[in-house]
Amino acid sequence: MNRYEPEQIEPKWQRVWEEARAFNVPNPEPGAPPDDRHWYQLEMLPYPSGNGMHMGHVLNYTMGDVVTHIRRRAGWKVVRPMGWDAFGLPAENAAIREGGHPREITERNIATIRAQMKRLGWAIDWDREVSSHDPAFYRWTQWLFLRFLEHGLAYRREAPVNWCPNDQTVIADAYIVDGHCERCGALIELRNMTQWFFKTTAYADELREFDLPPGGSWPDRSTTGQRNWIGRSEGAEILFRVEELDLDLPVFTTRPDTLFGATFFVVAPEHPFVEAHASSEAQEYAKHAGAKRTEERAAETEKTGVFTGHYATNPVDGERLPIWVADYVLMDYGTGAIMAVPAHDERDGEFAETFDLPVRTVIDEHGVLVDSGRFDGMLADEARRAIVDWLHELGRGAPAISYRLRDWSFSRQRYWGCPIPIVYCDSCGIVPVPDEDLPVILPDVEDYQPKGKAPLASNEEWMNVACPTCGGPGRREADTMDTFVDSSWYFMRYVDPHNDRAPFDRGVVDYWLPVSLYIGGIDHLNGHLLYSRFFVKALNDFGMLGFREPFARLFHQGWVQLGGTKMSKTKGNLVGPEDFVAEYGADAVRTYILFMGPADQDMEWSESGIEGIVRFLRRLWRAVHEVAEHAPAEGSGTTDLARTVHRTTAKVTDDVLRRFQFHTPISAVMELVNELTGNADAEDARFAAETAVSLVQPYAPHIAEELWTVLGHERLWEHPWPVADPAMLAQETFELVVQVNGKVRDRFEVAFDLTEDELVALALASERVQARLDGASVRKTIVVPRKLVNFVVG
RNA sequence: GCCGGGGUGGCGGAACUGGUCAGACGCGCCCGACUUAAAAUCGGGUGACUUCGGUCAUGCGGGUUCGAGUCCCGCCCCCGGCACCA
Repeated sequence: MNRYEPEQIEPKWQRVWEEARAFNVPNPEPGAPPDDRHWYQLEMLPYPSGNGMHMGHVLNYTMGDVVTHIRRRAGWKVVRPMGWDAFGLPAENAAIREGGHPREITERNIATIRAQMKRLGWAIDWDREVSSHDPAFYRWTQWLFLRFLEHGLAYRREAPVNWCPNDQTVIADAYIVDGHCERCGALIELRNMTQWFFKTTAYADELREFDLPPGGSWPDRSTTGQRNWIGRSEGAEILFRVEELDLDLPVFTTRPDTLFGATFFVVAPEHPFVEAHASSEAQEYAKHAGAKRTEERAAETEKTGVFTGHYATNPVDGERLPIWVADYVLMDYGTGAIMAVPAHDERDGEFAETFDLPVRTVIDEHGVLVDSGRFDGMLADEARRAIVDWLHELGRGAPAISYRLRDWSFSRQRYWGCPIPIVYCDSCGIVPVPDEDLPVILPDVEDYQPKGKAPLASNEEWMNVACPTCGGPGRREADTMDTFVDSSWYFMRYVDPHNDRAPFDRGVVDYWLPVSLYIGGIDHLNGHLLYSRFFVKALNDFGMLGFREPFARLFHQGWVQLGGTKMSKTKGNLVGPEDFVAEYGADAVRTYILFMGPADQDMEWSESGIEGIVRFLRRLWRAVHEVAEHAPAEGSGTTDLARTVHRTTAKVTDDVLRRFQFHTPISAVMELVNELTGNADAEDARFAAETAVSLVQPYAPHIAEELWTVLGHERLWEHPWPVADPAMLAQETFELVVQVNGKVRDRFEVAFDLTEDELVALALASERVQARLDGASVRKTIVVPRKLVNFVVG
């Protein structure tokens, strides 16, 4: 018997699979009969970092690989593509730092990672590889943008946006962590800038619903996480009149039942009312306060504010309320103005205390309205509706819903991204580049260094272009798109990657999508995952596809940590697979990363544990060789060993496919191999060895393929996935547990089909039980069929 | 504060619908075999206490039940998300 040497067998089998095109799955022929047994296995596409992959990637893609293998072999048609989220800041920053073109750096990184992936032996259909920086891809990113523009779901406006002073660009709300840039850690500033937005708020309500296909499911933390982020509040918009200025100020409130308790009125520092009408003192305050970030404002212990010099009239009782400007009111939520009810709102209460403003209670401890005119005595819940109805009749209010979610600003003042296909013309305004002129190719520039405006603006030759409408002089849009635009639709390009007439064919996407199982980090919950859902809903409304959710099932892998923190470049604790693959082999690394613990929980990377997996693989190697030499070719299939085989088969299949639990199957196969070890000549040893190899194949495909040939077979990768025989899962005997007062006093094997009376008789016959009963009377006897007998005495 | 997820040996963890003295599988550790020796490999042991009969053990305190890691109530702690959102 030769030794287990992964470095010998792994490259060999990788070549075999490639030559056999083992994992290339073509799309169905047009007009092919429908089939239900197809599966779209997807993991979040990698960013081609200069550091290559780390163990988090290995976990992510190995999980997808295990599902892919099992589904394939269980007779499903499985598509499992791969590609590159190739645009983005790190490559551009590397180009600035080290010289070279971001494209060269990116493509070099892609080559490195692709080689790492191939070395790990993942079952990927490389024919479908796409990269977001390829003009053949971003042509369609631009094309899709133009569709959003046509439908009014992409627009340009001036708004306060998150500005990263270090990266010199705007970043999205979802990628700010504690007020800092997720990528570089710099403190985010608010800036008023003219930016491109996607109108994600148009789908706020729909995004809160999860319109998943039958069998689909998202983890609770994901659906509730997105719902919290979207933040829907039901209430009313109510108009307060400023008589002396002859204008109305709308407020949004969730508590119209407290309207009679309003004692003052507050506008946000950025509110247009301040600049237009407030006292100079109030304007001074607003200028100062408005520059502060939300986090700074929230951290203030004392409320601050200034009276504007004007009064607003409460529409329910005509009371004149002083209008203050204060920074605890936010311009970008609701209407940027509030009616202040200090008795029933904590913040208003603090403000009233600080500035000695009146407090009026209008709801008593029983939830009943008091001091509220004709609404006195009404329950708050009823009053909410009644007051809004009344105001509606007066034309001073209406039911309204407010969201926390804001539109997605997606223009970036950087070079390495998808150009926005827009031309500005003095006479025609904002002019879309015609479809037939796409792609707008990203040109070269001399200097990528951001200087507060987009580097593309420095390429005069590119910037100056004839207006597509009037032919007059025009200037191109110099901002590029957020990379999350690319990743909002890449999973649809994967299934039709070479289409040069459209981003994808509707029949093809409708066949494969929604994605059957999407695996990726929860850090993208309110970014990528939300944007992708927005894209799919919009594209469905455009008539481009026939579904409304991109991902039927979602799974978030835990973080692979080192030293107690998530692996990341900024932490400097990245561990890649290469050294371990070289030392232990890809199979051991793959199996170990899944064996470490529940895949959805964080795990601490440690090298010591991998030894256990290597020992297991060696034990399997040896056992299989011994079986191949000694075991009878045919077994009866009825031995205890055979039963273990069936039980293990059932467990592995159920754990992975139903429970998404990837570590316990390995334990189960270890137990099987342990039982086989030293019993190579047992009756069903060959059956056990073959099944063990077969079950281990999704985890450790190279050694499995090799051992499969040792057992005299070929092409395990397409060999049907084992199916447990239900008859063999049922047992002929079981271990009867006999308890006295709930404590186990004896246990012994009995036949499976005994009646309850027979079980009780056997239990009573036990000496150990008799010793415990010892004369005491049995008050109650509980029999659980096929499990236990419990005597209650006393 | 609100929402979500957790708390089990020295460590990672198992126990899927309340039912096999809870602790599978692996790591680590201990003992043994092989070896001149070590590594590797193989075999055995490994929750705590114990008067060796047992007793106590799944964050803490109660409860339901013949029986609770699992269900209910009340706490404590940890992790993640949201948060001056009206």
